[in-house]
Amino acid sequence: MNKIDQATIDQLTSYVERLEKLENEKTEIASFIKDVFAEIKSNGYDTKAIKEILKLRKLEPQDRDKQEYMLDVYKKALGMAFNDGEAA
Amino acid sequence: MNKIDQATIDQLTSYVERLEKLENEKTEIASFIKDVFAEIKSNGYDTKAIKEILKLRKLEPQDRDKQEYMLDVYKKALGMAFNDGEAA
Amino acid sequence: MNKIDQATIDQLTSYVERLEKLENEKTEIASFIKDVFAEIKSNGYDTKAIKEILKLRKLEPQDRDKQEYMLDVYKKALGMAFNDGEAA
Amino acid sequence: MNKIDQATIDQLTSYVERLEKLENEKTEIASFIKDVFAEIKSNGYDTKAIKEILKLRKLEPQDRDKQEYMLDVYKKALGMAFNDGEAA
DNA sequence: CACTGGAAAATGCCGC
DNA sequence: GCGGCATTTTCCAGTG
Repeated sequence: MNKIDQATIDQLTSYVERLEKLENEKTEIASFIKDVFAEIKSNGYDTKAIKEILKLRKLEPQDRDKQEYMLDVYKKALGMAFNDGEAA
Repeated sequence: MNKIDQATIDQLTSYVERLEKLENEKTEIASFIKDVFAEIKSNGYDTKAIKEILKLRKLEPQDRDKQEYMLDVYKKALGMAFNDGEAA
Repeated sequence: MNKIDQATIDQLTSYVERLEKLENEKTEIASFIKDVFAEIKSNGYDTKAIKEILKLRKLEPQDRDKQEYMLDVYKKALGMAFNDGEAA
Repeated sequence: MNKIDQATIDQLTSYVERLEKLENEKTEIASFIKDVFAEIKSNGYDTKAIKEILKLRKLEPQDRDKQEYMLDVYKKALGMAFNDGEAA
C-alpha cells in the first residue's frame, strides 16, 4: 500500500513542473506590470486613477449599468444624494 | 549580554497580553460584522451595494469630489464616456 | 421600479447603522492597539520584534513555552545584538 | 484646467494599452493553469494535494529532494490512505 | 515626503 | 448555487 510505481511519480512530477513553469511566467508578467506602474508613477501620473480606468474599461457598459443599478436604488432608499454633494 | 532581567520579561509579557486581548476583541467585532452581512444576504439584499453605501457615507462630500477629479480628467483624456454607455 | 416600501428603507437603514457602529468599534480598538505600540516604542523596545512575538504565539500556541526561540525574540525586542544579529 | 495636451493623451493611452496587453497575458496563463488542474483532476489525482506540493517546493526548494515527506504528499495526491490519513 | 512592507478588504475559485 | 478558502489588490502606517 506504500508502493507507488515510477510511472505515476513521473506523471505527477511532470504536472508539477508544468505548473511551476506557468506560475513563473505569471509572476514574471506581474512583475512587468509592476514595472509599468513604476514608470507611470515616475512620470508623475496618478497610478490609482489609471487602475480605475483599467477597471472601467474591463467592465462592459451594460455591466456598469447593472452594477450601479442596485446601488442607486439603495442610495435612494437611504436618502443619499446622487451627486449633489449631500451625504445624508 | 544574554541575560535579561525578569522585570523586563514581565513587562514585555504584559504588553503582549494586552495586545492579544485587543486583537481578540477586534477579531470578535469583525466576526459580528460578518454575521450582519450574512443576515443581510439571507434577506435577499445585495451585500456589495451595501458595502458601497458604507464606503460612500464614510467619504465626506468634498473628498468624493477630489477623488473623482483626476479620474474624470483621465477619462476625458482617453475619450471615455462619462455615463452614456460608451466604453471607448 | 424605483419605489421601495418604507419597511425596506427602515431595514436597510438599520443594517447600515449597525454596521457603522460595529466598524467604529473596530476602528477604536485598532487605535488602542496603535497606542500600545506607541508606548512600547517609547519605552525603547523594538516594535517589529513584538509583532513577531504576537505572530509566533498565534501560529503555534502549543509551543509558546519553548523558551529557546522565544528568548531570542525577546532579546531582539530589547534591541540586543546576538550571534549574527538577525533573529526571526 | 481640464485641457490636456495631445502628447499626454498619447502617453496615457500607450500606458493603458501596454497594461491591458500584459493583463491579458496574465489572464491567459491563469487559464492555462486552470486547464492543467482540470486535466490533473480528470486523471483522478487530488488537486489539493498537488497544490500542497507546489507550495512545499516553493517554500523549501533546498529540501525538495528530501524524499520521505514528498512521498507522503505524492501518496496523498494519489488518494492513498496511509497511517492516520492526514498528510500536511 | 516618497517608498517599502504588512495588514485589511475585495475578488474569484473550488468543492459541496 | 452557495459558502468557504485562497489569491489578489488596496490601503496605511512606519521608515529613510
